[in-house]
Amino acid sequence: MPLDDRKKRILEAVINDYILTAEPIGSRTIAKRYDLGVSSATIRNEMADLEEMGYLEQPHTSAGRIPSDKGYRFYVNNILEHYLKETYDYEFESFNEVFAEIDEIVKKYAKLLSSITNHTIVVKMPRIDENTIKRIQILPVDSNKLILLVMTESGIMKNYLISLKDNIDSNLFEFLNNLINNKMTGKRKREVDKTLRDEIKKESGSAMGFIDKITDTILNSLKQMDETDLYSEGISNILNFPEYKDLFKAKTFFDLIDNKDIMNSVLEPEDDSIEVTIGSESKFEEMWDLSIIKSTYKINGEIVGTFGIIGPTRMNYKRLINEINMMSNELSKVLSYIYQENKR
Amino acid sequence: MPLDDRKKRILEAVINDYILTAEPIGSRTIAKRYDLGVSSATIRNEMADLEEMGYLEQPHTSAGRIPSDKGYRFYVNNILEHYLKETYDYEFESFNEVFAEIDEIVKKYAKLLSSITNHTIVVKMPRIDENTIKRIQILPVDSNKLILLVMTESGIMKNYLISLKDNIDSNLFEFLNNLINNKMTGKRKREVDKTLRDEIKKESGSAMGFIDKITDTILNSLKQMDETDLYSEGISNILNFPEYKDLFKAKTFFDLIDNKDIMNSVLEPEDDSIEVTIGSESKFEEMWDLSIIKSTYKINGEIVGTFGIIGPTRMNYKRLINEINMMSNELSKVLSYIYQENKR
DNA sequence: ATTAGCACTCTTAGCTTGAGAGTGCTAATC
DNA sequence: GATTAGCACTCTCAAGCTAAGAGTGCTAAT
Repeated sequence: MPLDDRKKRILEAVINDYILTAEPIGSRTIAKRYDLGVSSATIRNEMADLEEMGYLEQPHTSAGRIPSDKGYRFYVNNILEHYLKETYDYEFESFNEVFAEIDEIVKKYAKLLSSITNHTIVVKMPRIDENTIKRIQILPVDSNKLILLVMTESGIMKNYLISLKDNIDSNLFEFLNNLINNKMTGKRKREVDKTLRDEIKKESGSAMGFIDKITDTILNSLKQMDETDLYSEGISNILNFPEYKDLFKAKTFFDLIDNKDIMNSVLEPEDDSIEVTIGSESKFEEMWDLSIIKSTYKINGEIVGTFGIIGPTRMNYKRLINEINMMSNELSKVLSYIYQENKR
Repeated sequence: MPLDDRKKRILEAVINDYILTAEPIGSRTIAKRYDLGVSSATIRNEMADLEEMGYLEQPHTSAGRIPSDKGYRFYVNNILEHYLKETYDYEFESFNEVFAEIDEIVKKYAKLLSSITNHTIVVKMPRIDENTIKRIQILPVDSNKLILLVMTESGIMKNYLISLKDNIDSNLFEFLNNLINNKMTGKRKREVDKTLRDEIKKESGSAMGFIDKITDTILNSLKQMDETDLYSEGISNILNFPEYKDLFKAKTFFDLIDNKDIMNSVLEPEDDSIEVTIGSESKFEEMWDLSIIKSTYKINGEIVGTFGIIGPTRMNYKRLINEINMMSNELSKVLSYIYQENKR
């Protein structure tokens, strides 16, 4: 049975008020605050219907109603769409010409979003994994150490210090540098595997034994770059919500945010749009009284990471969806601008 | 008036018990739990004396006593020294040869220390500022972008992406690279200032206008590296302490940890040893019910950053001092090992 | 100098109670 | 038939009260 218009309006009213007050909402409150043209008794009946249909719940008899996960879902899917028509188009004025590492920029945006929304933000940082290697280079530091610098097409940079057992002379170094540069540039990181190593091995000829070791080391360090990088900002914002005045619940929340496995899975982008997961819709029990709104961010059209706003299911979906939308668009734009080739 | 032996033992007993229970300690409890050979009445009198002398305080009449900041200070200075005789000597077994960025290593140790101690750890990350530049290099990315890579004597590495208004040709690039390399290597970062810029300008000759701009950009990005980098780990551990069951207090604590100015000042190393600041000894009002135990960490003898364990004044100074001591020694050793030149 | 004893103080956990908010049902009304 | 007024009933929660418990400080005895 589809919801008639009055039921929709009542559901919306309950959600709106509950988002604000975190208190169960009674029929009289709605009759007073919203001009629905019917008395509280009618609303009372409608609310009983909505509860029976699963959109509302009652914490205990003779308390008001609160929205259920299903109620929020209906709200997000059916009621919210009217408000989300606006598109944001942001024009960049001017740019400084020095850019921090990409991670710093992403963190800055996470911080901004957290302070605007007063929510906890979780971020999957840009990963090097799926990207094409644009530049790979080794640089000598001293006789037995070198820096491995990798930069991908989308602008992610990583550097690692490699310490060698034996000293390396400058001719050999030059040779090695050219070799890995030729072999690895333009490849995706995951393509840089054993086959490639064998190829390098073959070409290195006389210096083989030594080159062999170094190549292994380099491949190793590339593997290290794999580890997903998670970041969070504004965790303590959870304490602003009265439902987290219980210390134990707060502690559980902190532990959840620190749980790399769950966060990683939760932040995995499923499609290109903004996704909302409400309470028990999550496959993780730990998330059942939380909602997350997540959005990807991109460099030149390629998804490089994910942003999420996480908080109690009672969240201001309307406002937050707008804000994450704006923010991820802007971040993508900034990153793309920086890493765009020959832009002028 | 110096404390006689019995008073010392009673003070120690109060502190020990209070660290464990977070409850005011009464005379009877001490008589029962510690075998001092006197009755509770005697202890009662002694405690009254200790209170008058400022080592103990009473939350309200007819409650037990809790240690004052002065009490803790006395404990740390006079009682603890017996326990701190042990020295740790750690031998490294073997090392993998790829090292993550220095920051990652420091963070790993912070995490470890936090999980061992169940306290919040604040860290001043390695700074490039006071260190000699060992290697500075620009690398072309594409026609209008380059990477600036700086490495200091102690092994701190930073890289920045620089985006140029105009394209740069490879001859000019080579020239510029040699120039900044010659001029900046071996200098301390803060010495790389306007004077140097002028020098570079003078030598650049015909290409001057262009080089000028790039040099400015480079100096700018060096300035960016200045910003102190603070890091914290295990913030939520504060919720383990009953004195932070009050949500408002917890929130204040979180804000304090996020306050870069205060944390930066608090973590400024004053001397080479382990420092303990107890409650109101701090110049920051925000720290008055907190204590911090801090220790520096070094690379090849040079201080590069600071570690701090922060928590309620009721902390297990004895255990924590030992643990931060061990940890910072080990970290210094690891870092020095990695960045030691020609170690084999 | 130490200790037993005791009156006194202060806090806190547990209990009771009444106000307030809200429901669901019934009967009257539009 | 849908809406509404009215009312009995339910449940929560804050306020006030009380008694138990922990601890002190003082006095007088050892």
